[in-house]
Amino acid sequence: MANKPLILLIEDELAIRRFLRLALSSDSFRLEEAETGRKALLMAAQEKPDLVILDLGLPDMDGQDLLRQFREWLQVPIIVLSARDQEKQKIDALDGGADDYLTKPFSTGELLARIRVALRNANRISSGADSSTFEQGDLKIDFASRRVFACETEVHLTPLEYKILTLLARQSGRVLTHSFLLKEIWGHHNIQETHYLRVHMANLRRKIERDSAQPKHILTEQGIGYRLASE
Amino acid sequence: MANKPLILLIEDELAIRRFLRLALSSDSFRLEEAETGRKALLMAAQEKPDLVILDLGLPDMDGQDLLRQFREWLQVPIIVLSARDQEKQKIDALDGGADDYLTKPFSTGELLARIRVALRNANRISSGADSSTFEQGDLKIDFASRRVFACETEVHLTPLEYKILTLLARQSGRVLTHSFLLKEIWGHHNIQETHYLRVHMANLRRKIERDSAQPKHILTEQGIGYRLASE
DNA sequence: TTGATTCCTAACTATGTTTTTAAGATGATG
DNA sequence: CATCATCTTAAAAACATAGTTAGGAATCAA
Repeated sequence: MANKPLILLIEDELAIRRFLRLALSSDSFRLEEAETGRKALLMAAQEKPDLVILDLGLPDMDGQDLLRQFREWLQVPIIVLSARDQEKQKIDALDGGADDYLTKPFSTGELLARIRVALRNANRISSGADSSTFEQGDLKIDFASRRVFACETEVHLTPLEYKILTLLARQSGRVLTHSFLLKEIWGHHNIQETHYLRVHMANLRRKIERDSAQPKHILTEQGIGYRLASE
Repeated sequence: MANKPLILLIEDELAIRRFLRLALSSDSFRLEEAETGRKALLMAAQEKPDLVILDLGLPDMDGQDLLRQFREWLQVPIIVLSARDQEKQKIDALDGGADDYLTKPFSTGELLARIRVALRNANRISSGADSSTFEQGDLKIDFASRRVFACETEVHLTPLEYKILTLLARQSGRVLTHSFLLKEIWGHHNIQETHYLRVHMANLRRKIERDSAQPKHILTEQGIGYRLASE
């Protein structure tokens, strides 16, 4: 957030884009616009906005899907706009990672106030940390494109392996317990199956460690869980 | 946030209190209620809620005033309820420190979803900030990564050793009796096996003391127990 | 249907941890 | 200063946890 926060507006209707352009690109914000979900994903990865305003009713993609895709790697606040005032949709969006939900028509004043709230929260959370990529020694994760590099080359991870690795990376340094990992990845039914972890950790290490017998990234805490090296 | 988050509901109308009591005090939340602003301020200070729901239209105090008073010292999210859908009031509340604003009538589902969003944000904030460590002379414990440093290097502790050390560290300076330590670590069956302690204390000292014959950290109180030096 | 991919299963090996045992050191007490 | 209880240390035995590997079921796209 160099100076003015950058807002990414994702909205297909020209009229509303015009309206919001007037309201937002004052002297307090910079504004980028995308008319489609596909373009929005690209722009979010490139421009690293400080906040996203997302209209749920895009023509090319399902809004909930798009929201979910964003939330796999994007940490910044997302304010959802929607023409429909349906309770279920609201709840799904909020639980799917949206920070706020506004039903059209809304006043610019309210939208601006809610943007200020979202940015206020975001500032408290991460002062400056760019979390769309993780880098540690020869290991690099690009969350936006879901790609992982290690030992000077790109490595291919299965969906499960990627999920495990990103869980560890998002809290790198911290020890994640067996039960936490099992619950997050396999659900609470499988909270006992620690051997799932063992085999997948072994596979992950084979892919991202120089010497999987002496792991430098994925460290095990006997009897407790695993931790991704940081620093 | 011990287990279930504690919500403080500030609302004068009995009907709405009843309604929200039903909606909120399910198995996910604990609920405290206050009918007046004065009582609310007292309760918030005493009970340390994880989230506040504040009706702006209280009889004894101006809502905006109350909100401002809360925000002078209260960090937790505040969700504002109001009967009126006035833009100015909304903006004032949001800029005054409220995290969300709901106009009556609203659905319980939406309220619950917005509570989840607020708690989610609050959790991200507090979990990022807690990088709690213990430090005493050349001994350092990082609780998040479960790492221990002594004599200028990282030392590897077994789960048992780590548990013993953190028990001592969390109450450093205080003497922990044999029976207390045995009960905490091995359970009350083994409350007699003081030699367990001796063996593991010896191992711990070998790892974290410069000279285990003259321990500077783990001090023994003959016939009583052990104590971790402080200051 | 085939082939590729991913994930689970299970048996096996390797490594680490805890308990047991026992001998030597220290400190308190009369 | 002799004795007893308490503590330290070391090392082996018993136990628990983690890593490796490969085969086969399930899924999915060509």
